[in-house]
Formats: sequence, C-alpha cells, structure tokens
Amino acid sequence: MALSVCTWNVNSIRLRMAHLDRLVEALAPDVLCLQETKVRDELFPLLELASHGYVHTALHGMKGYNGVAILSRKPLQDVRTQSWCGREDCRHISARIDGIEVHNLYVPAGGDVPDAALNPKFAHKLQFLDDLGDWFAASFGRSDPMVLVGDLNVAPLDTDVWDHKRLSRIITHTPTEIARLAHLQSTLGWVDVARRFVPPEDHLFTWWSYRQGANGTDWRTVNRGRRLDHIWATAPVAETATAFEVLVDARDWLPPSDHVPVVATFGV
DNA sequence: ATGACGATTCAAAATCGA
Repeated sequence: MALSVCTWNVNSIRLRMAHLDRLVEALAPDVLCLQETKVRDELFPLLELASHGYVHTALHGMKGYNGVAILSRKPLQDVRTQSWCGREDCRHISARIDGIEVHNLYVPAGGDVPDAALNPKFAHKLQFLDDLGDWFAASFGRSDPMVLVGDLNVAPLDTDVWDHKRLSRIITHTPTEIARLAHLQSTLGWVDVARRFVPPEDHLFTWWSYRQGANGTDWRTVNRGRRLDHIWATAPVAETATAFEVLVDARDWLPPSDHVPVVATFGV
C-alpha cells in the first residue's frame, strides 16, 4: 500500500488556502504536514480542507506563531503532540497512518547570532535538537516504521545552500547546528530520503528568502536558496521509497510562502 | 558591509522569521 507524505511550511495557513487547490492538483498527497500555520485550532479552516478529501485532521496551533497540522485522506491513529525545552510552543504533532508513525516538526529558527552564549534563540534551537534526539531514542527503535518531516531549519550539506562558505556563518548552515542535526539523525538511523533521489553533489533547495528577488529580480534567477524542509524515514520505510519531489513552482503562487512543498512516496 | 520582505498583533511599531 502506497503512502505519499508532503511537508510544507505555509507561513500562515489562512493566507494560503487557495494554494491548497493547486497543491492537490499537482501532488495529491495522502498526507499533508503543515508548519507555521499561525492559527488557533478553533479558527483553522477545516471545512475548506474537507472539500479536498482531507477529512482526517490533527491540529496543534496557537495564536500568531508556530503551529503544526496533519491533514490526511487516510485515518489517523494515536495522535500525539510533544513539546521540549520546557515550552508549550506547538512545534510537533504525530499520528500513525497505515501503520507508519508520521512526525511533523517545526524546529526553532534560532535568531541571528550563531553563538549560544550570546543568543538565547540559538541556544533554544540547539537544545531543541538535542532533546528531540533524546526523546526519539528513548521512545522508539530503529526498526520501527517511521517518517519524520518538517521544517528542520538546518541545511546540512554543502549543496543544501547556494554558497557553502558564505553561509557557514549564517544560522541554518553553521557547523554547530549541522553537528546537532547529524546527532539527531543518528538516533534512529534516519535516512535523508531527498538525497536518495537527488545526488548529494547537486544543489537542492526548498526555501528562498522573501528578501531576494525584489526590485524586479527573479528569485529563480538569483536562486539563493537553502534546503530547510526535510523528509526522513527509518530504514524499513526508507527502503520502500519510490518517489520524491520538491514543488519549486509553488514559490510563485501569490501570495507566496518562502518555503515550497516537498513530497515523498513510500510503499510497494 | 548593508539592505533587500512578509506575517502577526489590543492596530503602530515591534517582534519574529532564517
């Protein structure tokens, strides 16, 4: 049985509702994992979603910031939310779908200064990644069928950013974060599904800043992107992956999110 | 080296994103 899982940081779901038509037309994912929904659960536009067939929903939102959601055409079981670093900030929700544990995550951005001693936001990001790894290691095993998706706010490979040397001092691509992400990835032997389909030597981006491409310059031409949105799977699921795609065109859907949808298909 | 944008919020300037 095949299962396609899409992740997308929408940067406010209420401003992107019309985009869901196009997303469904382009990808028709079984499961849609959203981040930065920026809406309380009571105000989430569920009715419009039902018209796309996403009648199984799990929401974890708050006012103004963060917020995650799982929208599914298949039933959700054991919906759970988790928080770390002593905060209730709506950065995780999970559900079991077709026997696969799907975890949807929004990792803290980390602010501007890449020094945990000077910047509490960066300290939070690092702690979050560490706590996440500890929690996965304590709660699951490497042979459990699991998928982890979301905006991890780290671009780990040199080719995950438009200029490795220049971005190495910029949060999302500092050696410190990359090491913490690598440790998280090692906890359950998570496979970076994207790089099973796109060779590590090729550039691959899922995010382009709002601040580039202004003044008539096209973001696509400038192409100063980063790969911040990820799909990971444990080994037994990863080896069933049959397709992967980054929907780059969505960066032009007006008004755009600065992230684009990423989708993978699992199952034989 | 700097600034380039966009979304949200006790509603205007501040905060956050990355």
